[in-house]
Amino acid sequence: MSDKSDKREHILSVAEELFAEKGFDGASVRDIAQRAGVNLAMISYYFGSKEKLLESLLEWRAGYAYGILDELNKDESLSQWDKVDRLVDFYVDRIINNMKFHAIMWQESSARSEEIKNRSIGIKLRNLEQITKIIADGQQKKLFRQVDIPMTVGTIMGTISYYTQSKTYSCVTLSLGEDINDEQYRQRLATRLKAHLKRLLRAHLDIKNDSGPMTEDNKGH
Amino acid sequence: MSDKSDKREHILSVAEELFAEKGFDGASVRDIAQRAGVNLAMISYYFGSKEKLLESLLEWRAGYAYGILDELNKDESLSQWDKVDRLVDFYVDRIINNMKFHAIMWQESSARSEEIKNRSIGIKLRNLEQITKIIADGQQKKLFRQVDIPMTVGTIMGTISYYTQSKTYSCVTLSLGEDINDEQYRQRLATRLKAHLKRLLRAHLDIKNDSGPMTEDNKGH
DNA sequence: AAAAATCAATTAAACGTTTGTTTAATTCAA
DNA sequence: TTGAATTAAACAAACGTTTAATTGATTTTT
Repeated sequence: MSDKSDKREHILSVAEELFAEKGFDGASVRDIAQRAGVNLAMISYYFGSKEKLLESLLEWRAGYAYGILDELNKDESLSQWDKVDRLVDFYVDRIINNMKFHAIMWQESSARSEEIKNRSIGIKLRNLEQITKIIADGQQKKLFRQVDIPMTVGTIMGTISYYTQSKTYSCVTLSLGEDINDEQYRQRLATRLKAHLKRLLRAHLDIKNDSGPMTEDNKGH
Repeated sequence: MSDKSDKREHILSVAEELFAEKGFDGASVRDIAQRAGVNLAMISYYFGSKEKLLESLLEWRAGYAYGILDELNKDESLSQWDKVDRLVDFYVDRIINNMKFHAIMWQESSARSEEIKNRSIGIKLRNLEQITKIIADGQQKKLFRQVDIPMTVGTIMGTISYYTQSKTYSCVTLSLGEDINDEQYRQRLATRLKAHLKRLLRAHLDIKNDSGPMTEDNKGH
């Protein structure tokens, strides 16, 4: 914390923590200032207002995913299945390593301020766009079924989000000790999410699993 | 609104609306009292405090699902696939028709109060229990694959939640008009979610889709 | 049956905190 | 000496909650 922008970023990361812990309204500017070790007035000084602080936070965190997925999309050396697997790896790691930010994104997409609402929806739409490319590619190559792509994206993001909302719930249902080390928790959750999603998507997307001729077991459904 | 408990329930339903719209901290007791058309002090009088109001709300809304799923589980006339389909229908309808409540449940499972946290996690765990029974049954009957059940439950709930968090995002991605009638919106979203989830779960659960002999198309993954 | 007593329901007003923001003074480096 | 960075203090507004007074219906007493 030697630079001016370092201080700004430090405030942002503290705000991220507190917004995720207590929500936007639950975390006070005084909370943030105190935990960041800066004077109360510095937040208005740097960001203008509490709401603009949240806007800055979204902007600060949002930019960093686009490039990676773009490269993945263009990579000719990977099969379509590899791309799906990497996509899963990427999003699971990304969301699990930024749980707090995604908790904010999640709850603030239904926020009161139109500005913030649009910003967080915009981020979601960019994600959708990237994943759509990968799946649509696989469909064109007749490897993937004609699945509902936006819904499939919702399944990927929703599954991950569901398990990153509450550590307590995750630990109970996944039979992890409730007082597990945070690093171990993250790693085990990531492993399990990745395995599940890859298996799920393989079954869901594989054109081989398209509703073929009826057999005794799935007849009539 | 002739009875005392009618008034209590009226306050609860207004609180549900406002908590879902603005979050727990964002919705003030004065907001709730005004929209409910009662005196400010009546909320402390009926519920004790704002926090206990939320507890009452969770209790009020939580109880009503258990019986239905219990019956579904015991119904011998339905095939295992039928049960999964009905399960999807049930949860999609339930969550879509109680979007506001589920928005609260979602964001308050990471709440500050331990009491509220435990209560909303308890509700989630009861859901998990019921769905587990159905899937585990199908596994025993060798109809379903040995999928990760808690993760599969997360996929079901997460997918639905993802699309009920933001009407704006849903309307954009699902190509519905952004100023669509609320009733139509709900119905179309429900239809699409049900179709997607049933197709997804069929592929995911069907033992026929278990990783069989390798073929040219999925070799090496 | 009329009057009195009782108690829950309801109200307006006020309570003390905490909120986000601003001010005006001060520090500190250029 | 200039101007940005930082501070403590104060601001009005909004917050959840409590109080004390009043209403209104039900029950008890006469």
